[in-house]
Amino acid sequence: MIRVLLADDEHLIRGAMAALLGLEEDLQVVGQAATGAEALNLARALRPDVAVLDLQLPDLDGVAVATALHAELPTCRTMIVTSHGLPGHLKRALTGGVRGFLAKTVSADILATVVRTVHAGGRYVDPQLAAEAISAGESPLTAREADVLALAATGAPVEEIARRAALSPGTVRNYLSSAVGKTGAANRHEAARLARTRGWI
Amino acid sequence: MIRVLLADDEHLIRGAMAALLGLEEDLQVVGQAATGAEALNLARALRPDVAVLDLQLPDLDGVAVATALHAELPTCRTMIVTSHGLPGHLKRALTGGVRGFLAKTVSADILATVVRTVHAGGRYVDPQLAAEAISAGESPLTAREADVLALAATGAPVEEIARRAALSPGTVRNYLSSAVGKTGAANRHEAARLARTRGWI
DNA sequence: TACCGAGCATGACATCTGTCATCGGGGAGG
DNA sequence: CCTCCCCGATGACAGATGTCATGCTCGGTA
Repeated sequence: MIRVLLADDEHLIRGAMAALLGLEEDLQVVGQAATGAEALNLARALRPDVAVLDLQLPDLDGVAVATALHAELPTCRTMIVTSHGLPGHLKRALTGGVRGFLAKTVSADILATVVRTVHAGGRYVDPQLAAEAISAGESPLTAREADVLALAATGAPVEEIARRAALSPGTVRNYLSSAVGKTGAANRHEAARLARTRGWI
Repeated sequence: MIRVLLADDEHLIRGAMAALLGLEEDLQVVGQAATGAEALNLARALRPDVAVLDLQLPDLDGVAVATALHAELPTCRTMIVTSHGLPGHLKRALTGGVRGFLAKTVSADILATVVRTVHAGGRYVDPQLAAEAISAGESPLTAREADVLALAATGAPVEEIARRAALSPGTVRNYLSSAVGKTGAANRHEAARLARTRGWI
């Protein structure tokens, strides 16, 4: 019997997934969490075999929870289920030790299968998400460029970005200019949008 | 027996919701659709009592489907289930004749209850979403301001917005300036962000 | 009828942004 | 050691953007 912990902030979805997984004979949902912190606490108490984590949780995101889990409970495998498959998340997840990554568009059959695969020590990545991640490629942005572009994503003026990044306004503009060039965008706002969809920030 | 049609692009969620609703004795899920068009076709063929629609579908969005359904099948009640509760969607939905509106954070119990309420001719709006909608208030933007701001949301330069809106660049800038003032933002990008979260565009 | 607000436009002006050249310091690698 | 690249900064310049005043037309309304 594979003991599963579920984390998803949407009650409806979480309950429904639990119901579906519970129908499988070899799977047992031992706990459900609505937040990242709750998931960590439950995992410590219940020591599940597999943690199925939603990518977007109110506090910590799924990848952060997975990373923490690997440090504390090496025997617990982790997998991510997500609505919005952004390439960057996939990469972060894999480097964080996540063994399964799929979109919520898959069927319950596949979910159950992947839980078993992951529990057995295998890996599974949604083929479509994998393809998107590969096509998006490596981030061409340097660390600071990414920082500054992330701050620019809210639409803040240069001066505020400079304050928040503890840089001079001129330097911020240089970084933004460089980032705009690398992303092929027409201005920083479009650059921020593109970088976000590609998971670069 | 209440006959229910489900529409959600996420296979996992849709199947799970169907499983949960199917457990209720007085509810029967007669059809499942992954797109708006598919939902309309199924509805025409199956004539369900209640259509439970996800807000975000690949082609038409949930509100558009609901509006079309009311025109074609007046006996079919509609309700919207959504992940991201933006106030503007709620208003659009209600004016479109939708009778139930809730977030996916609710429990399956509530979902089933609301299906029954809606089927009986009642209405139900998630209290939290309703509160947000009320606090966001009426849009202060004129129609053209909203148009232009929506085009600006992608980060396009003024000249392109002007072309796409068939306006002179100067006029675009006037509308944007007015919109920036009304939203209390520092520039049009922030204004677009704010307006989007408030459902004004 | 007279007035008002929305839509659309132009022109002028002050800022903000994007780009480029240039500089210095520091760490990695040939 | 020299070179390359990233970080951080400055100054200058062109072009984009935000703001304001002003003018016109057209519906609706007092």
